[in-house]
Amino acid sequence: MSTQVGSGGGGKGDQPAKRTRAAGERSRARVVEESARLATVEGLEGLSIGRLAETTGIAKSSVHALFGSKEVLQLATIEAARESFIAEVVTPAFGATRSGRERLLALCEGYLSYVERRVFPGGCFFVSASAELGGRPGRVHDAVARAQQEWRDLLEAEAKTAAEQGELPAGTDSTQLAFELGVLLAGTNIVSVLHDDSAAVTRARAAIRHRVDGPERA
Amino acid sequence: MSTQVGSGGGGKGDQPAKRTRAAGERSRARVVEESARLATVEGLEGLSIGRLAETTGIAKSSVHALFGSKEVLQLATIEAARESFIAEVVTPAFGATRSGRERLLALCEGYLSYVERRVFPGGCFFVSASAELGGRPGRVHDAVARAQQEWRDLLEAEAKTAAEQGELPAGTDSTQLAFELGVLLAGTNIVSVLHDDSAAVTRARAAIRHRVDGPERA
DNA sequence: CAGCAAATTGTACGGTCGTTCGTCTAGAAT
DNA sequence: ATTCTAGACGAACGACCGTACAATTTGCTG
Repeated sequence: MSTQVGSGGGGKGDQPAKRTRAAGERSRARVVEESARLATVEGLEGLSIGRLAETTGIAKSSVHALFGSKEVLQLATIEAARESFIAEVVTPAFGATRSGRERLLALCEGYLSYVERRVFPGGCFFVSASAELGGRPGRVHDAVARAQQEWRDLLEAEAKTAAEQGELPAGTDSTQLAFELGVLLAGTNIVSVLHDDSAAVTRARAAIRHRVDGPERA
Repeated sequence: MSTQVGSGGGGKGDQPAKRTRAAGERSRARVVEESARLATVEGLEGLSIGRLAETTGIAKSSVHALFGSKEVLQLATIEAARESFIAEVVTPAFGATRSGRERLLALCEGYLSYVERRVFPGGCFFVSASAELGGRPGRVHDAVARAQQEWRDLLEAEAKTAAEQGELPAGTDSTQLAFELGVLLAGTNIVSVLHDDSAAVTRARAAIRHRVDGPERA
């Protein structure tokens, strides 16, 4: 019955995927990684277990069995995208820069770079997911909303620190500033991807500078 | 064979849909209207001819026949949404306000009101469509990109007029201003829908005022 | 070594998708 | 009155979807 199972199990991957006890975890990671990439193009709802099985070389029934349901796969995909976002955007900004204005700018620049480098082929994962699931109830929507709220809270915390340290123009409302930066970045992602236009990112950089540092700086 | 054709054709709608020569046009309009509403929740790709047939009371095969293919239906849906956008946002701003700064503000306020009133259940049709199709090639992508470019060009034209009339703070780059307003509005739509949060719209209004009129106005 | 549990697989089921086809109806054209 | 044409229909298609299930392989454990 088995057509080519005896030849080596997993097959062509870098790891032979020996049938160790933790093999499941590795397969899950492989599927979820590909899933996050696909979701920014096809959408979280447009994800297909069958297509995921093809591109990862894992049987369709296995992909399903690894997660139990499509919804769980979607939730796992969101978690993977969240970790990727933290690694690509948040951690670099926290590593080399002081808190306050400098870190706030580093977060924004990290985001724009993350969009520019197309870490995900369809741009920011969470902007795609937010637009897709914004109007629908359910656990998947809630997970996306939670991750997005986390991101905006992070921007707000740094803006508040910057304000307290007197690094922002007098009278700056840090909550309002964080809101504006958040929607500016999200909107820029949309325009940048839709028109495949890097000028949008450049314009966003100018807007951020101007908004954070004020009209001076002659 | 015919179960209930003789009773009146269309059936329960407000119009009996008499089999006049323009009946097809009316059916198309009915489908396309429902389609635009559905697309902001299910997505343009998630649209289903079968579901559209159910909610409009038209046979599935008829819905398909009216357009010829799903892609043509999607393009017709985009055109219908564009007309709705013009009627809800653009025309009011052009009717009662002078060109320049006042009209620019009226366009922004019209957009925010259009989002707030949930003219489409999933928020701005074109933000949803842009995020969904941003990373994909094809005629549907191009139609969305064209409509969005039209909208941004409109903002830019009014910003330029306002600048020429000296209604903006000295040294304002009208192209940059139009970009910032466009992405701010799009980002606000996403946040507003995702968290069902009307405070986002309020914050957007404050941001627009501040960005257009400058820091004065004590 | 024997036995258990996790990992993986093939097969199959019911459902929905977009699309095709043949047919019927009824206004428009001749 | 006859022909033409567009609208609307039900039925059926192949494809793909998510899911269910039994079977098999394989590493770990007693």
